[in-house]
Amino acid sequence: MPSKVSSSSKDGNSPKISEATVSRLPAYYRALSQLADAAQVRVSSEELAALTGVSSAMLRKDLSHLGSYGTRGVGYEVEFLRYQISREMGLNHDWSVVIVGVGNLGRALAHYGGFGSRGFRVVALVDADQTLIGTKVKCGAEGKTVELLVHALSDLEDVIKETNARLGVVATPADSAQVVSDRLVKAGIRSILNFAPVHLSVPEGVDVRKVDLASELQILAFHEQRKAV
Amino acid sequence: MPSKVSSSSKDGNSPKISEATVSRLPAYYRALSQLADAAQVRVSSEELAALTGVSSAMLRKDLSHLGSYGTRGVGYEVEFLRYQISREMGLNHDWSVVIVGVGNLGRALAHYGGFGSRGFRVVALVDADQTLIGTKVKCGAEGKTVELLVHALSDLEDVIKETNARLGVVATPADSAQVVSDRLVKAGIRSILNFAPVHLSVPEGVDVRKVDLASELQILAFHEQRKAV
DNA sequence: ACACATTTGTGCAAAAAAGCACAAATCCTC
DNA sequence: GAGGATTTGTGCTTTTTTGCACAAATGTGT
Ligand SMILES: NC(=O)c1ccc[n+]([C@@H]2O[C@H](COP(=O)([O-])OP(=O)(O)OC[C@H]3O[C@@H](n4cnc5c(N)ncnc54)[C@H](O)[C@@H]3O)[C@@H](O)[C@H]2O)c1
Ligand SMILES: NC(=O)c1ccc[n+]([C@@H]2O[C@H](COP(=O)([O-])OP(=O)(O)OC[C@H]3O[C@@H](n4cnc5c(N)ncnc54)[C@H](O)[C@@H]3O)[C@@H](O)[C@H]2O)c1
Repeated sequence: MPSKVSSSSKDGNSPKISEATVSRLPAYYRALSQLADAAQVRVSSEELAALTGVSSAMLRKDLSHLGSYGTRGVGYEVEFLRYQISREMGLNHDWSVVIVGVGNLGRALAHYGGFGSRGFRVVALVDADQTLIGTKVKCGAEGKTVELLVHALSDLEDVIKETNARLGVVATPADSAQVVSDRLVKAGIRSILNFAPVHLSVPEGVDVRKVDLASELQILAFHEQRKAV
Repeated sequence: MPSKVSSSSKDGNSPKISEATVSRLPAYYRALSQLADAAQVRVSSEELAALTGVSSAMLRKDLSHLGSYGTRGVGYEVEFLRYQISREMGLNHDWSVVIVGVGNLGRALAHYGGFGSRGFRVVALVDADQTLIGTKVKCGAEGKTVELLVHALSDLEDVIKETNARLGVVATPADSAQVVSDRLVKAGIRSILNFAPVHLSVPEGVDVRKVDLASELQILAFHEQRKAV
């Protein structure tokens, strides 16, 4: 698991879905979207499991936590199941994302076209570099390109307020990540995706997921080393 | 866990370190490097745990699987522990990485300077786009910049053989990811980092770690939705 | 040399996750 | 409409991971 959620609890009227299950729902959702695009109407747990790389038993148990949306002897309706997952995950409406740090990675994320189709919209870019502030960056792939202005770090709070961003992405160097995170939190952001290779301390109630690409390579290297004859 | 290892087993003369532990070692390694840079000599499990966001008990248990490298009543020697982890993870020598797909993301990865300091060297770039093949791309950050030629997909096997690459990065569109993966495996690559949002099927003995950024956002969105009053 | 404060390493318990196996529900065929 | 073939949903078991608590080992001060 190249990433982790810290904190966040909130007891629920909702029946509580395990973290392991939640982490797999996006893969199911994506496979279902793919099947829907291919105009497939029904899918079995076996087939969907193969597409997502999990066991069919685990898939069924995961889905059973959302509700009983399959039909025994038949399988699941692709569109219906996809809708149920998207509703459960809050993907039926768009999420606004602010990216802090418009370097190699921040720019790649902004350019990326795949977020829009998955319910995310990059609404603001923020950087500390004077030479970047005020410049425009193309956001989104062909079809839906938008040009976004790079805002000054000092405007962070205003930008978040104006755009109503709910998700924050930290793509600054490691040194600045904690400071940026603190300001995001102070501005009301409670969900942060962090690419900087440092642990972010955040108050109770704020979720951080960390994506550490070098760690991923290191984990691969560890296993690779053990494969040597 | 935004990522998973599939397959790979290999019983070991080595004492077997749990997957959960392995996934945390890179964070310990990084924190130790940071402490070493700050010229700190010793560190307690409590302090290192705080830096990496785990409990001190878990940290100690993780480290105990590598050996008994601490001193009771004192703590751990920063440099010594760092060396032990790097040795265990195979970071005492460099790993050669081939990146397939030199688009937004592939280019960002190539430009990134942080891999070199963590034991990875991007040695080859491969793409299918005729307009990209033959062009040069700057690799690594200031100080250690190298220009790499973008090779044709048809040369993949040769490039891997010549550069002795052991790790493969898939940064192509989802459509092509499985095909690319198959060719990497056929060319001898047994460790793949996949950015395309699809599950890759690989033979026994090949490890795949998947980094799915949209999934990460979706998981955040799921929790964010539940926070609403 | 001895009491005392500190901090590791680890046995054991608890919790979470994964896997198994099968009854229950549905569809299809005759 | 009865019987057989599927395929889901789930109780139960096994494995993995996390957390707790404390004995063992070290350093310190007197
Ligand atoms: N590029 C990659 O492939 C890659 C891979 C792994 C990890 N990372 C991590 O992702 C982060 C970004 O990487 P990158 O390659 O885009 O770096 P980069 O240096 O290209 O970009 C960083 C950007 O952040 C801006 N910045 C610096 N301090 C800031 C602050 N306080 N507030 C706002 N913006 C600030 C800089 O002006 C710059 O534009 C780094 O932490 C890096 O370690 C990147
Ligand atoms: N850019 C992001 O921030 C981002 C975020 C999430 C996921 N991803 C995923 O990462 C992958 C790459 O994203 P991107 O934004 O860099 O896409 P991109 O379209 O910018 O780049 C893809 C590159 O792959 C090349 N390519 C296509 N088919 C190929 C083949 N068969 N062999 C070799 N090269 C081939 C293309 O020529 C292109 O250069 C995609 O699967 C995307 O879904 C990217």
